[in-house]
Amino acid sequence: MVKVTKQDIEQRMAHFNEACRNSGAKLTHQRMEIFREVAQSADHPDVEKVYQGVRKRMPTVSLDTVYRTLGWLKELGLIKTLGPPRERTRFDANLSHHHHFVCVQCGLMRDFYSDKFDKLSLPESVQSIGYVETTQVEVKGICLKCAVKGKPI
Amino acid sequence: MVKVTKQDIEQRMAHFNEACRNSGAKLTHQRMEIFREVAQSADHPDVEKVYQGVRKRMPTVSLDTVYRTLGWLKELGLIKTLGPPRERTRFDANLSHHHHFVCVQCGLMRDFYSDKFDKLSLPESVQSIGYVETTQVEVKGICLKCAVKGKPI
DNA sequence: TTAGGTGCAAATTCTTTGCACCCTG
DNA sequence: CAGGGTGCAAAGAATTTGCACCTAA
Repeated sequence: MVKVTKQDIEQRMAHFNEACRNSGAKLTHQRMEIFREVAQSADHPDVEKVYQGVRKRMPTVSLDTVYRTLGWLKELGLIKTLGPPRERTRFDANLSHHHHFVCVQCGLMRDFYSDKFDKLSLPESVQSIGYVETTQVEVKGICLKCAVKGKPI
Repeated sequence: MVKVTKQDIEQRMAHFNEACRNSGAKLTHQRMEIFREVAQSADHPDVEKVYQGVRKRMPTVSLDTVYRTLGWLKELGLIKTLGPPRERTRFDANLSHHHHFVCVQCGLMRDFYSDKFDKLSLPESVQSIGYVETTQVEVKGICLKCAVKGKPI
């Protein structure tokens, strides 16, 4: 799937409407347009790009509404963030081929190794996107420490 | 490997010394301590954590030197950055299980699908880190557009 | 000696927040 | 009509930059 199909968008909008209603939040024009902007892009836009896209249809929207709405959509589970959501850049001196485990609770990050993963062959569809240089597996979960502590950080 | 072994650190420091010399840059006390801090941590520290660690041994180091040095180490290829390297948070409305291709040149990001990847079984060593919730493959490379254009963005 | 490196502080950039008005339900 | 939502502007964080002094080579 290179493009987001009309069907996908319809489905996502429907899901949005329902989730919005269930959460008891108001369904405003802004929220709808902001979600639509993310839902219809095959790329994964950053805040600025979403803002510019929404502005075309709704010139008075403010940047901070976009920030707030994206945060809210994330809470509702309607969208996800890529890259360290609300986190800082991290540095890694391990240059050998490895993969990461990241604790979604406390941010702990550990390397692990797997020959099997290193040798993964990618599906052909990837060729239509570009030339592959590296492949890394990112595992998210709860680290042992956080699991013991239960919910709180 | 849970810990970074003494051997690993030695090796990384040696590599650092050599790369530093080859690049014609000066081997300052600050650079050495900053690299050591990243090289010896099994977690992947952010700028602040590196700064705090280095300060213990070198209380006069400044935060911006840490920023500059980490950027320089990255250029030399001695360390890597995790998460949005110099990039903003991105948003994703695709909630089905998918994987990412990211262009290291222009930042383009595309989803791709693979049953095989979805079913990957993790090595046992991961169990000693924590409980897995999701597994995602991140592929880095050059997108077709950038490949055509050659080096420049 | 001397060019590159560092510390400091100010500037940017990205994101969040306080407040008064507006609009959905 | 009421309370949440929005826009604006200002505050906060994170990161970068200009400049004068310092130091490795």
